[in-house]
Amino acid sequence: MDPSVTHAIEDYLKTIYKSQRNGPASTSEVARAMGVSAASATAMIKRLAVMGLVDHTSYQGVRLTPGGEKIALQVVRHHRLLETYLRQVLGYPLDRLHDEACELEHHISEMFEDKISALLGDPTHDPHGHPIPTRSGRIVDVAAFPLAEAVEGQDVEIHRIADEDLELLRYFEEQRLLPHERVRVYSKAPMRGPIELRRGRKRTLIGYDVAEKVFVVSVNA
Amino acid sequence: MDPSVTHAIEDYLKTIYKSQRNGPASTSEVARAMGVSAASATAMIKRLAVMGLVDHTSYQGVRLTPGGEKIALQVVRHHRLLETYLRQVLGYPLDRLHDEACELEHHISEMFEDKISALLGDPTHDPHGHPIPTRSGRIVDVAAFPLAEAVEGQDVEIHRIADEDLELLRYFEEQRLLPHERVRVYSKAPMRGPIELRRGRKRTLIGYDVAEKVFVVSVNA
DNA sequence: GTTTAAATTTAGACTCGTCTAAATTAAAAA
DNA sequence: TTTTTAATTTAGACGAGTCTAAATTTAAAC
Repeated sequence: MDPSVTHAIEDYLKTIYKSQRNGPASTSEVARAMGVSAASATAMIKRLAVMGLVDHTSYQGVRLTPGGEKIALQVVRHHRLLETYLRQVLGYPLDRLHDEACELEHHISEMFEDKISALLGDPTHDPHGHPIPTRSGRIVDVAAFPLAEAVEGQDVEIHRIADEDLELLRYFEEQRLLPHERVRVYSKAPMRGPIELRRGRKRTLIGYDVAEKVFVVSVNA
Repeated sequence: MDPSVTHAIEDYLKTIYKSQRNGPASTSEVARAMGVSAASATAMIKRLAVMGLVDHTSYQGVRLTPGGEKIALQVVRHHRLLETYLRQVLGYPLDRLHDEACELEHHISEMFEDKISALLGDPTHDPHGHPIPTRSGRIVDVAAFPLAEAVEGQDVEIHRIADEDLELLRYFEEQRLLPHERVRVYSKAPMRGPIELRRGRKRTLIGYDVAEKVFVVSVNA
């Protein structure tokens, strides 16, 4: 990580990375995610463009260059390794992982990164089920779909969950609705109604809004 | 730690804490330790005084208030806990502890502090032998003296070593001249000449300059 | 094809922490 | 006691990152 790249720049690049899934990220999207005014986002995007970390055409959104993406992926790697570490080694509750990792991700050295990765056995996914980029910036994503879209009778494995909604994370943890859990969609009420899950002999009712934030993959029964 | 207290403020308070051993810290001392110009140090000291974290009389140096000392001790606690953690859990070499801890000390939460402290068994000293302040800011220091001042035939235990001179730290590590080691001062050459140590059956020659940076306590043979 | 609404950018200002150069004060030397 | 030197402070400026308010552009609605 180029040492002249500041905390703020890293945060913007990470935000743009997450916002540019389909086509360029808009200024307002970036501003909202960063919690700053649109004017501030514009100013920073212009600076990033001068540095060659993003491509920006006025009014047309912003896109990472290969150089910008490389930094963004390193930040994401730090973030997800840290979350995994805080969870598995220090026993953090789910709802405290994100904020701590957000702060630390900009301040750990490559030695720290390597040491914790090795200690954890070079994990490929964080505690929310998100993939951890490799040191060289490779990241593999799995096609998962919202639990809300599963059909009655379907057996699914939880693959990943949203990582920023604290209330939701507390609920996930309490319900053990965590990556690797297997559940059967026992019944679905109409009109975004509750969904009944079976895990072994145990049944769980969850709301539709929650089920939209749990991403699952289908498994053979 | 008051969240409105920035990284820079914490660093200045820590520096002033370490500089004000006998009487107030001078502006130039602070500036040198912080690696900034005297003008910058003056400016920051004035800001700290307005915040009530230091007492400052023009041209007369600076002294921490109780509020400022509390923050300084929390930073020192973070630093030394982190060094202990990096060493004992992640297996860092001695010469990489300080820089990593200096960066991380400003960015860990109280939960992180508590978790690593508990994991380490609430250690009282860091790997260099420096005392770790308690959460409430209590710190106990031991009267140790430089190995260079020990007399021939004296049995001593290494209590603490300097923590910022990288070359020296590499030498300490290579020689296993670490806290808790017991050595006998076998002979001293005159005029700041080398000192011969015995550890068990092993003998070690060390220079006077090194011996001035190793602090020891006398032990009954 | 205009008009309107929303998104975006520009203009101008502010704080923080830094700098250099010049002015001031304290303390040591004469 | 005066002079000289060293430490310290002030003055003024700068870059990073932010803000609000006003101007501009895009795109959607009419």
